[in-house]
Amino acid sequence: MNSKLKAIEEEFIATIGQLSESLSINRIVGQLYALLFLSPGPLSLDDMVDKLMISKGNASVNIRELERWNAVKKVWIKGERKNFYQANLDVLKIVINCFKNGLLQRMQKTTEKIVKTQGMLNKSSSLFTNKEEKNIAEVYQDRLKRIKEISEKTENLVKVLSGLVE
Amino acid sequence: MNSKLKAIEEEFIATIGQLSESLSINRIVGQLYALLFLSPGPLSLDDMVDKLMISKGNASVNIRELERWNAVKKVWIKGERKNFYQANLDVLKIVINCFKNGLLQRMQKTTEKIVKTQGMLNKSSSLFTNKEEKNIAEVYQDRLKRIKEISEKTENLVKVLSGLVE
DNA sequence: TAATATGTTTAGAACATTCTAAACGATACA
DNA sequence: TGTATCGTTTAGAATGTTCTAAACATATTA
Repeated sequence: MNSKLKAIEEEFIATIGQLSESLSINRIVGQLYALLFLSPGPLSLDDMVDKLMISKGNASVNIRELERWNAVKKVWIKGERKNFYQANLDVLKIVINCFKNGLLQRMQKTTEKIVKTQGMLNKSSSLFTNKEEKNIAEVYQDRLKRIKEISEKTENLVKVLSGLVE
Repeated sequence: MNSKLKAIEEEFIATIGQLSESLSINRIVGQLYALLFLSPGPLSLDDMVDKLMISKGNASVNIRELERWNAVKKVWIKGERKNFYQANLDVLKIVINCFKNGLLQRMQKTTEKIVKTQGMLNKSSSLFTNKEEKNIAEVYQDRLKRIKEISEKTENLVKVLSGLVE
């Protein structure tokens, strides 16, 4: 392959690798996607192992992560025993979907816990006899309410955002 | 302090700690913020060290991270030699700001690199003589253009988002 | 059947992050 | 001035993450 083209490929892979690393996404995941995104045709695991100079196990695990994200898909090529992969080019959809799924789960779990904590507080509130305790309980009530509102707002925001690409 | 109230405080701190951990944010950062967010009054480093059972150094480093995010601020209490801290209660503003700053920087850096790579490709394009190479170069041009568009779109989105809380 | 090709799993090595305890520097007070 | 109080920095311990090489399972071909 032409060395200029190879250099461009490497630049691109490095750029996306660094981006994903900086977003706390495994670097190899980003690099595998970049490689397939750029490639004119589908690639096999071995192709990717060679290009990125990583172990087969590493490639295997991380390509399946990308499959789970719907960022790449397997394609079968007649006469080939290997699996080949190609990138889903709709990056925005992939990103928003990952963002949505990840954040939505976390926020729902958080909201649930906050509600439970609010329950604890309400059940206990009759037990707070002295002024100091009543005061603290009131502040807690206020703070938990605020957080719950934000959790719910975020859940909604995520849902709206994800609606943009459906 | 009342044991019920203490239990609620601990629940809340644990919840927010888990949330921040799951978002790749240092757990202590989340817990410190949770502690201050809930507290009716400002707290000193020592207070936080005691509540979270962590080292002073750890608390010191992470509270400064929160200051950098404008998530907490120092307050001076007359007659006290210690620094006291209190939470900025506007969680949404803090979150969106962090999100904006973090993502904006990263996307700008990425866009910059992609543009540079596009430059490399354009400068080389006259050198691609055979059909195969020309074909690959065309695909690369297309792919880089797509990514650049998305980088820029994301930058804009982030700016719009951050406009929501100004 | 044996030999080969392919992808997955796994044990632990390599690396990165987080945390503590102690040293340190600065300030306030006796 | 010396001593106590604070917050910061730092060396390295503890913990987590990522990676490889090898073992393994499965399917394919000879």
